[in-house]
Amino acid sequence: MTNPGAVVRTRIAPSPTGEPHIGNMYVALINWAVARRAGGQFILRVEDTDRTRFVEGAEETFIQAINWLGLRHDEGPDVGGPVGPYRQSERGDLYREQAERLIEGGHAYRCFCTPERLAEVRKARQKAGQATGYDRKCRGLAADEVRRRLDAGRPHTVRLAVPLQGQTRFTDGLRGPIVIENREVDDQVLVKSDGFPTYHLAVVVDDHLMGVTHIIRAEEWIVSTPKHVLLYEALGWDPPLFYHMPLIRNPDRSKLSKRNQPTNVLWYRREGYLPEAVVNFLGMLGHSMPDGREVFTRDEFLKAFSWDRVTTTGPVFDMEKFEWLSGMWIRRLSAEELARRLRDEGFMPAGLAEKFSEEQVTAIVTLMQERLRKLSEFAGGVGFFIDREPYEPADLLPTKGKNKKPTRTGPEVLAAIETMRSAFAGEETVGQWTAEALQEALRALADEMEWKPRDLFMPLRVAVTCRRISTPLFETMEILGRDECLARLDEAIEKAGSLA
RNA sequence: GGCCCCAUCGUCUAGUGGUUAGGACACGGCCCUUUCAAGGCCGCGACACGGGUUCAAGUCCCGUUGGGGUCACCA
Repeated sequence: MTNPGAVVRTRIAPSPTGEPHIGNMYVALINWAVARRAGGQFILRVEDTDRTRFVEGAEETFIQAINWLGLRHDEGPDVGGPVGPYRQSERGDLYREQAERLIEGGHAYRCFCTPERLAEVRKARQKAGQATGYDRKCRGLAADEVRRRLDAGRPHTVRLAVPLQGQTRFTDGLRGPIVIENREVDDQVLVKSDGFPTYHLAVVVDDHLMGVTHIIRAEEWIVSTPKHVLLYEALGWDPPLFYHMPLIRNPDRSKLSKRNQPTNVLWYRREGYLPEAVVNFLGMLGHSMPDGREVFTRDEFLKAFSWDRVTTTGPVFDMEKFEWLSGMWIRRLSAEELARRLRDEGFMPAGLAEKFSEEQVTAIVTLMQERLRKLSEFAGGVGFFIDREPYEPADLLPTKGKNKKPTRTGPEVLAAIETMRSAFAGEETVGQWTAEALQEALRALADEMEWKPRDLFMPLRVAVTCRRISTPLFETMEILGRDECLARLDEAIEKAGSLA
């Protein structure tokens, strides 16, 4: 793959028309990997030629998104580079120049048809069951007529003069040769009446001028690739290599859309997923590791990436598997690092830092770590550390089986809690307030009382954590401290009094 | 509808002519266990169909079916 001497340049070319799409990140990841593997450059180019769809701030948000994933670009509007500018809106002269060349060479022509006429043509053709393309009315316009209309200031577009016969072929790096009949190709508008180029002109001009060697984009571009190939030929340029990545799908297999699934990659961030998990997940859509590993870092992916291991079938974005992976990544972090991420991403409840030392917070994070699939779940799991929470007296009862039949009566539970309370109060019973000592003492106590440990631990758990599902009991008690635990037991005794 | 792309468990995938078709998520069961998780073990579960080619086809070819994409002065 590495080919010293031959420069490899790839690019991601977002349109600043909305939010950073997860599918774009997927394509960016591959582009990034291909460039990095070859020691080449990964370029960011902003395709902002549609002024009507321009969204303020979208470019910045996109950059924020790829940076979050660690897909650093070497050249782009924010970092500069030798072949700028990197925004298409700032490259108008370059497109105009090439459009002129195309017209002079007979590969393009000016079209004065109005949008209304085009709509009619389309409608009529659709009705007749024909392909809905432009009918090429202006293609044969005499030079003097064109001159006349130009002088009259008639608005016009520039269209590609697609050969009427023959076929255009190109090789897709993933699928092999693709052949399309020229008669299937429309006389695509290259320059809009507002003077801005369309995607098709701009992409070819820019990729050539920027020295892009590998065009890696989504599969939806396959059918328009012949237009681009025709343009390369008409302009006398060598076409680059084309690779069309499969489209990520909704569960119903349609193209991924926010109707079905969040597609804004920053949503995943706000939701508390780790960037490692996102990159890892995208890296296993349509690609597999040689050793079958499913949990891997961005750099491991980079090292292992190979076109040979890329598939062409559109993968479904499986949220379940993604969540599993997210949990795997949370568990891979050190407790300190996890705590840092929770803080940095705004998922650390303020009350925790106020009430506990940094070491204690880290200890709490450790207890939560293997219970988390995303950072946002943290706060909900540790609320009881900060404040006592309401619970029903009946929650104190130990139960068994699926029907949750109580295994002890209310009075029994009340007595048990009282016994535990006095045990905790006396230094001699529980010497050191550590998880280990507590566990030892409680087990001895259970034995003495002839209670099953699990039956005894449930009332204690609820008394201490205010819930039946919680972090490990003894570690939690250690962090909470003796005084707080005693206070909570007092409250439980009060509640248990109401149990029959 | 025309054109183009695609086709292995529900999902992500391994597989490059000879495999009891492997792994992962999810699901079910068991174990571990102070709850919930995490972890371990076991199980369920797929080559869309039909023709070829071949001694041999999930693997190659053709067709059918199915899914997707695309048919803008959007990208």
